Amino acid sequence: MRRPLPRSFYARPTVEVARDLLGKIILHGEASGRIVETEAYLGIDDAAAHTARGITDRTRVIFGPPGHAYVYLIYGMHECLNLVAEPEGVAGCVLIRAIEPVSGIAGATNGPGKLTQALGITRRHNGCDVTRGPIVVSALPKVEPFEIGVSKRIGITKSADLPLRFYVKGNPFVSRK
DNA sequence: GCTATGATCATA
DNA sequence: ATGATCATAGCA
Repeated sequence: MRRPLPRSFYARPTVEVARDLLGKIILHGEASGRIVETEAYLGIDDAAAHTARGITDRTRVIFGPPGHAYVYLIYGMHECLNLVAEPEGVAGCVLIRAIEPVSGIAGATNGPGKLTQALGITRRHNGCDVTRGPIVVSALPKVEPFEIGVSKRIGITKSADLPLRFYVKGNPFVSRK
């Protein structure tokens, strides 16, 4: 039941991965939740992405093999979880913006900084393989159909008008309507 | 070495 | 609308 999504799932265009991640389950230890909101960050032609200026110590993992976690600290206090997409050598990652609690969740999960807190994910998990653990992403055996909404990304100043945010329409746990 | 800035959130 | 708080990046 909790078989991880294969690496081939992530080795695709970032936008496809971002959209298909909706409805998937992310788990860490006892905690788990259903992904209801994501954002795509492209490697090229995307000034908002951390990879816009190439490989650095921080962005190295995003250029690495797909299916790995990219976790970083923002505003000196919040950790954000991303999943690396695209084949190795190509930059692209998906920010997990909100999850719907499934089990073992304490606290709110309707925001990038909040869900990492609730799942117990920190920068120590940067670079870990999401097809192996300790953080795992898997598909649900049975999926209820849902509508996908698209909008501009939230909280960025560059390339702010691109429609790269995806969310489960009507879900109460998305960070915004 | 120094400084500006940021993929956020809670509070007011 | 603002403040908290610090790692990263760009530059001197």
